[in-house]
Amino acid sequence: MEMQNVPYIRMNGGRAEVIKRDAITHIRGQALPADHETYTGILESLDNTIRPRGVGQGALSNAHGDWYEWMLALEAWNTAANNPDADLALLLPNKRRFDLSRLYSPRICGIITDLRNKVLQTGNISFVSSNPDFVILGRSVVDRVIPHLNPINMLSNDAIDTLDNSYLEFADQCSFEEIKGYISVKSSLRPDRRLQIPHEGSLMKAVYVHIQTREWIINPNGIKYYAISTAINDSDIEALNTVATHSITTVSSVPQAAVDQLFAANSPVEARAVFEQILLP
Amino acid sequence: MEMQNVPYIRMNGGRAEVIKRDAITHIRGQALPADHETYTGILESLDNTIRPRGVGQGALSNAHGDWYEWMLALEAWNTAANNPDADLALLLPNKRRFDLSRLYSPRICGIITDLRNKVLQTGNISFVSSNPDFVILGRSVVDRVIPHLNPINMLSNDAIDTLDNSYLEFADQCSFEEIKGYISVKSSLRPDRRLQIPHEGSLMKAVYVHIQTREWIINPNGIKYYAISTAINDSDIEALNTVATHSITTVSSVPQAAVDQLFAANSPVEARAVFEQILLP
DNA sequence: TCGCGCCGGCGCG
DNA sequence: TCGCGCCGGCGCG
Repeated sequence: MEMQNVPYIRMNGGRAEVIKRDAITHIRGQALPADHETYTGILESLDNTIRPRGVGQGALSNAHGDWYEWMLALEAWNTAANNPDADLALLLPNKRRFDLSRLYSPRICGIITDLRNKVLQTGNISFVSSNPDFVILGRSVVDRVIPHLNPINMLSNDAIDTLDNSYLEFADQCSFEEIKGYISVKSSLRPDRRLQIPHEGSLMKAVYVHIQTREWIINPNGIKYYAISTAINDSDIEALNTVATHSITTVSSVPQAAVDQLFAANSPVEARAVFEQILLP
Repeated sequence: MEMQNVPYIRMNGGRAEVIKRDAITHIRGQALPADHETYTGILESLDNTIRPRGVGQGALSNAHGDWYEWMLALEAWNTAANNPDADLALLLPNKRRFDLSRLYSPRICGIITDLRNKVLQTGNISFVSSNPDFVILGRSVVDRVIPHLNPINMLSNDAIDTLDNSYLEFADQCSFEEIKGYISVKSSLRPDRRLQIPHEGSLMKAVYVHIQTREWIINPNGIKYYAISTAINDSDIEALNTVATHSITTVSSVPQAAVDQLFAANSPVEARAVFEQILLP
């Protein structure tokens, strides 16, 4: 086992812990993922550097999630920076740290709080899903909040902090139509884990329909829910096409998928193609 | 590493594989879980016997799922065997091996197939969830199909085969009211993994409401969805109380939880208390 | 401290 | 063969 100190491993009571942000920036010398690289190849090469230092599989699994999200978030940011009409997909923290409905203006946020309370009072019923990995913000609110979006040219610690924290600037700022959708990201899928995604999509869409009803909005754009992974198969696609159950109880409504589309993105080129499809007007 | 052969490890190209059924029956000498034991204690002692033989954590994680399900299935079986009015909770295989709707009579099964096809045709929309771990069958169909339910007194390979395969006898046999509900079982929970359960519950309940509408059944009992784990906390309970989204779109319907109740069961005594609550009339 | 949301390594048919 | 559904070990605030 390598015993020199490296800045991205922290010893904690005899256990070697990965400092996720420092690991990817230090090992790769702040290099952006290059067009000839694959994301799974990058994850593997980070694993190969780190594993000999006594880091367990659970730590690497945990890190893969953030590393893949950061690499995607970077392409999403640059897509918006390079296209003045593009929407922006931003990373979100977990729901303990930030309640998603706070992105909306206080009026809309209040409707969601009211819905939650009313449903809760009818019998201890809640509205729980994980926070989606990304929110897609309409360009109008982006231009109000971050008028100058500078492209990111290095995967530095500062760049990662920007990708991780910019959502905070949008608190209270979004109108109903300015949250365009969400993206769920998984570096790999399993038949059980993938079902977390339609659960999230189904719930977000039901809340959206509720706001629409309460605000009597006649022809809204709808909310989009996307998913991205490094590799997908037909079973994954079918599972994510599962119906949003609020849309099938009555004959009058058209059945709607919980997840609008699942994309494979295992390289910067593929990621840019995805974001150009879902962020450009 | 222990190198004697044991009958519950299979070498497969240099990798030690656990034969799950043989491991629990052989190591425990077919003993039933005793009232003074905990399920997590039993899992731990099985781990401690098996791990030194070079079996990895992934294999043990996989085995924990089946071992815990078998120990619960045994108590459910005996609850029905010892109470002539009790419903029966039976293990189900995965959805590739058995399409759940086939438990219903062909008429009801046809309605579900029809729903799936119609929704599919409106835009490649599907109805995917994992099969629940258990189905709860009403005593009337149990009495028709297995008139003599013998208690299980040993955790033998034969007993496990009975627990695993008895569902097959109920194919085509259940009326609409004779499938009382489902149970999802997890030996441990995580904030992401637990959300697979409301997804399943929400989907099953939406399908149930659809059948009810199509068959114009005025006051059905409803379908119950339960969950069981060895240990639960308040966040788990709240997450599983998430609303079934089909029930909140219109003002007219009462919001309904996707999962009716989450139970902790870490011993035979606790498991019997759970099954007596949900299986006895 | 612990809640969050991450994901790989399984046994089996 | 591969699809299914299993679950522990994380880094972080």
